[in-house]
Amino acid sequence: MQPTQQDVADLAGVSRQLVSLVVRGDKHVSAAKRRAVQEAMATLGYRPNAAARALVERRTRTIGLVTPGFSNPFFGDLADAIRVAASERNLTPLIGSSASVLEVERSVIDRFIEMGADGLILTGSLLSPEAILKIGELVPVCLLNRPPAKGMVDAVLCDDARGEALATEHAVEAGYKHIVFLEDEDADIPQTSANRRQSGFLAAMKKMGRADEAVTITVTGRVSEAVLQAFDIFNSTDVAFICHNDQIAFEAAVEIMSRGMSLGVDVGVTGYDNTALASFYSLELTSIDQGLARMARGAVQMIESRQRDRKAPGRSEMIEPTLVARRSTRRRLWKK
Amino acid sequence: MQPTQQDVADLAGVSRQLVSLVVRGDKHVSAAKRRAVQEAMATLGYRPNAAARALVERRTRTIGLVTPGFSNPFFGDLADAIRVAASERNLTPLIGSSASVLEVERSVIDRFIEMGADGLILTGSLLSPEAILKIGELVPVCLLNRPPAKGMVDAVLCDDARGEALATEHAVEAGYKHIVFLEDEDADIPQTSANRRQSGFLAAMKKMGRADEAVTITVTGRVSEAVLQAFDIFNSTDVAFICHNDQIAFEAAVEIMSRGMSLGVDVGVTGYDNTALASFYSLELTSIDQGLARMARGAVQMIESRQRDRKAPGRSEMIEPTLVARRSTRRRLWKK
DNA sequence: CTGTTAGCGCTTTCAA
DNA sequence: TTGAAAGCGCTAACAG
Repeated sequence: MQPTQQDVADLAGVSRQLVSLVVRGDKHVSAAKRRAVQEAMATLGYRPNAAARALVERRTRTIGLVTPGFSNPFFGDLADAIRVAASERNLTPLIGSSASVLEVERSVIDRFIEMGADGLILTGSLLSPEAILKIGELVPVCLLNRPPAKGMVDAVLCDDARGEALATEHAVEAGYKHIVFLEDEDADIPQTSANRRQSGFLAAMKKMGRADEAVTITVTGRVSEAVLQAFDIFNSTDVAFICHNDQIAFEAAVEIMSRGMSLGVDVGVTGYDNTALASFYSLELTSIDQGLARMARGAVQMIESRQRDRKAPGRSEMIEPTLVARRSTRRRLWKK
Repeated sequence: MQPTQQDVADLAGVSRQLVSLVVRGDKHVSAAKRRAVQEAMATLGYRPNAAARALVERRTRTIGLVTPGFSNPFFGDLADAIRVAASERNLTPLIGSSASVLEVERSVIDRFIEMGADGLILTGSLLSPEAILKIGELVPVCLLNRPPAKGMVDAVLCDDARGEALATEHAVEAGYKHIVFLEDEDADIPQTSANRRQSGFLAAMKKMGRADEAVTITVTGRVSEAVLQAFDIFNSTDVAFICHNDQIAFEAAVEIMSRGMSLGVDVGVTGYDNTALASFYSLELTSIDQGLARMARGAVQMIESRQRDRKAPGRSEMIEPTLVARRSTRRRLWKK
């Protein structure tokens, strides 16, 4: 049997509620008593019972993070950023993955709600805007990288269009002759970042007076095929690939290197998310950093402020992405 | 205010405990009443309060998974396997990451215990065997891929030595002249799989009569440097790299391809863990599959059986790894 | 099937 | 500072 506050109180020779005060760090406790209680807690190995506390406090100090899974390392990085941001606010993150299956996502969210999560951070969600609004009525919800429908749901966004525009401009300036956008195949899922990133690519091309040269290839099967397709279209390998994310960029880069071409010098590649993949030594992919730490902090704060005012109109916060230039677009410096 | 069982009971015109029976799926409820209750639950949007239930049942039906993080995709795959295995047993996994920091790991474990996790699955733990045994006294613990110290702690292991022996034999049979083991740099952490994998490599080399040719290189900085170092040692590039995990294999493979050599034909590479990295189309790394689904099921079952008998001696279950041969070691078929 | 009674471990309120 | 009392939402054990 785990020791309870009562056990601690008995051992320390104080009242049970005094123990409660000490546990919660109340200031109105004499130093002597506090020490006695702390000693008793230590010798007994006392741990507060979160369920009991949750029951009476009507909050758990947990927030649920729902991701589509961790096969894309971006979400692993995100989970870690959320962990850090949450612990800064003395919260515990509950981490869940939907495996990109709607039904699983629903059940994960249901479980988080039943467990009494104080808020939910949703990313890569498959839910419809209406479904999300409904959840938002039950519990504070903050969307990550997805604009909220009008309602009591908040969002933290990274300016995807801006990010992809940065990548595009960078690639053009680096001097690649042709520029191709490699789009993710699930770009048809509503409200994903794919559309916004593509529009950033298009806008940048237009701005640089090359609107009619803007080519988008949707990756349906192997990335390598899309790469070859691009070389075919231009009848040239002097191409920079603006990729929807690091994973695609990664496969493109490997394909390029495996064909004996030099990454960066012969062919340019940019990724998105600046994950661990991008910084792999042998690759060194130029990528767009979404500022995960800031996004995570923003999301946690959104949840906290909505806890205070459940009826507030939805707010959103926009984070500025930054370009991280690496070897995969470094043509000039490396050109012999 | 969330609706309670009482609210449901009032609406359905039944007793509160009848609602409880319906929620828990008890059989001794007439169909008519059951339907009435379910309707009332639906219209009210009733959700059971997990904290209240946990308080009285003294169990939460959650199990905590503690990983070092998700930068190694293996742990993402593991988390998903645990999610599946847990839900098969009607359990909810709590997923935690220590970011490979001892102090963080401790606090994650503490939180899981306070939250009343029914058991803990530890993997890549930085804790000492003694510390783990102590935790095992508080809550059922199952170690993953780490042999337990003697005590009331269970383990599910994949036979690392056997796995790396499989990879080694495969590479030798494929006909590469020199065989090198690329060891992870944190091989000095006690009880990690690194030692066991290396011993499997050595055993296989010995068995094949090439014990004195067995070379191990520890990756301290860039993998690419280790690769070049190997070429130097042998003054040849006819080498197969037996890598401690897919990430290292991956970097080695990229380095090889970027030097214009053909992966598989010129140089062999094997990984370990059979993660998503290994099956990337442009790479197709031969790797060792640990049988995550079986490991996850085994771990969940270990937890469940220890819940029943907290004092049982520690048990361990060994999973047989399997070789997944792909292009990165396919010399013969591809040789011109 | 229903009602009653009891209590899980904790916070909260109020009076001493 | 402390003690007493109440109650969070639920399950459990029992008698009807």
